[in-house]
Amino acid sequence: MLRALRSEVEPAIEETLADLGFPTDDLGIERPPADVDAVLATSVAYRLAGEAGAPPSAVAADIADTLGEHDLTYVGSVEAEGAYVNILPGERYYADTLAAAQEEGYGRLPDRGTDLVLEHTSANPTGPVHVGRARNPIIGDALRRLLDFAGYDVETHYYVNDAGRQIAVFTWAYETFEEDALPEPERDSPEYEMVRYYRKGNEYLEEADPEAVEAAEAEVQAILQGLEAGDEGTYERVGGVVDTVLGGMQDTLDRLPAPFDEFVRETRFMRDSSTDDVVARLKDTDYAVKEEGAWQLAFEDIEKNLVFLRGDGTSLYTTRDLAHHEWKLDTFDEAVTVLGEDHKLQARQLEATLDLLGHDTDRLRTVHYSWVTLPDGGMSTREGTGIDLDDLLDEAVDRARAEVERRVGDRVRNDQLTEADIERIARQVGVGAVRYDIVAKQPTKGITFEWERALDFEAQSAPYIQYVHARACGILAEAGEAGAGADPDRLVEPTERALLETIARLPTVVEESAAALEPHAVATYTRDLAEAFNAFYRECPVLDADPERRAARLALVRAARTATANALFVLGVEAPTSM
RNA sequence: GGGCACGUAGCUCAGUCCGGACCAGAGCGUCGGACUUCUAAUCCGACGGUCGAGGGUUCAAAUCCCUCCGUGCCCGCCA
Repeated sequence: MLRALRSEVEPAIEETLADLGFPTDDLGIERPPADVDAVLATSVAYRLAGEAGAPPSAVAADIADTLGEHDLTYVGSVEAEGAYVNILPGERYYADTLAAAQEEGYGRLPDRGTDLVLEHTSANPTGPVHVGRARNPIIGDALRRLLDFAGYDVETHYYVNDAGRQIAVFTWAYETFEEDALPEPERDSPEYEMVRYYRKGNEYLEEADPEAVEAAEAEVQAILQGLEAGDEGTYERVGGVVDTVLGGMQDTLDRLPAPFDEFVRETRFMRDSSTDDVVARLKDTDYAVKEEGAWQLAFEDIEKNLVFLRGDGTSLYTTRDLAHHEWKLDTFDEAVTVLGEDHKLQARQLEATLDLLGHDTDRLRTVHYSWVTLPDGGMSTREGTGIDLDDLLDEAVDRARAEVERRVGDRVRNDQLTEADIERIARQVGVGAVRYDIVAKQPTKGITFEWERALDFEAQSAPYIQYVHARACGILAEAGEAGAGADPDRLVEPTERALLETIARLPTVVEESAAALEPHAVATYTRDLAEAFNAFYRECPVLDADPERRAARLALVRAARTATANALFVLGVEAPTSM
């Protein structure tokens, strides 16, 4: 409802400023601090004071007077406070918020008619998903939900690296080494079984005697050449390894969950000759140079050249990625990619090159995140260092289960949790806590992984928000979900008003977070919402209130439940009906 | 060496893009308090900060600009 209020207030302020003879290029609209009763404000008077030749407070008073004469649906009053003009909501604002938020899809924005492709994770299919990479699917999946909620038609892609040297090494190793020479797999799952060959192969290439390494390298090269030449047999050999590992990785990602609409293979752009096509066009550009036999682009404002064709005439990962992105831009209206911070330079070069090829690169946006590291260093699939995402999720669920069981004994609420309930809650809380911990932070900040911190179930974590949802569900279950015909005018307590005002912000939060590609802002919002609900919960009994109030408060609880559920949905955190 | 990020209470963070009610907010931890009352995974209170340092712009700077310091990432005819 804040969106509706804002969209009627903005033109009114603009008109007001014009009437008073002021410029209207900056309306100075902002959200007032918590201790101010307004839901919207403008500080424009500061900037106009000089022009008006009057103190800011006098200008603010003028603006408030003129603005107050407008007939605005959702505005109760306009008040000048110092240099600020504060917009206070009217009864209609609360009433419409209460009604809107009880609808199932509250917070969802209208369809924009924009096809957007979201690429995330895209980890090389070499082994188990580890925590160092886990930020990618968690941020990625939150973006999928957020953009979908904000009205985009989102298609999610995992770009599969099935053409690189690592995969060639993997295929060679898988075909070369016997299983009995390998350690026991850490888990009974394909990617854990397969990664042993990958590690063994890399170890061999580093430690075997030079002649043996040379022979092995020749086999690896043969695989790479086979792919480049479009040899079907080679595709099949490599594809078998890739599919097996990817299948296992997908099972892990499903636990988050992080679903994909399509797994786009890199070899696709070699086979359909679009990579050759890109190369041909790049050679024709003014920035193309041939140095030491290799074709490259020499950018004006990027230090490093981009090699797009090797001296031996074969393409590089980057070249194929260019073909990949041309396809994205041809097929979709917008493209968003979630990448690690190590890809920043490449992302810049990619964009510059696409720009060079005549594409509108404003349609392409990238979200970069910093690594999750261990206290004593990074994580690596090849070296087998790091925490597997499966282990983290298992541990999280185990700890959550222990917590649920500990609470069953001194449970105040008179309900019976079955074994299935306990398992459900443990999974929702455990996985939710991991997701929330990661999605609530700005992606650009580095995270050092520590078990205790990642699995803290106290306030400012997923369970804190989930608990609010469970409480709301509990009240509604007790009340039998009745309460139609609620009179919003009965909601006059400060905590009731504050809760409604917070609920009213959800669509704005969705809109702004989606525009900025910042799901963490939704997480910040969920905390405000949970705090507002808890304050209301403390001050306002629902079930024992007199009939009129009870009906109104039940409606408010229902609205809060929907807002909480939907905000959690956007984050990809499940909303338990009981805890 | 160059480029790009990040630096806010003891710890983990929000606020920084778009300067304004910020003499800066949470949570954890510490200390104290609230379950015969709709779920105490909750709530209330106390303690805790020269917003990395310095300079500049501005009526106004955590927020913009510059310099420096610290940390991370990148600088391959790898992916």
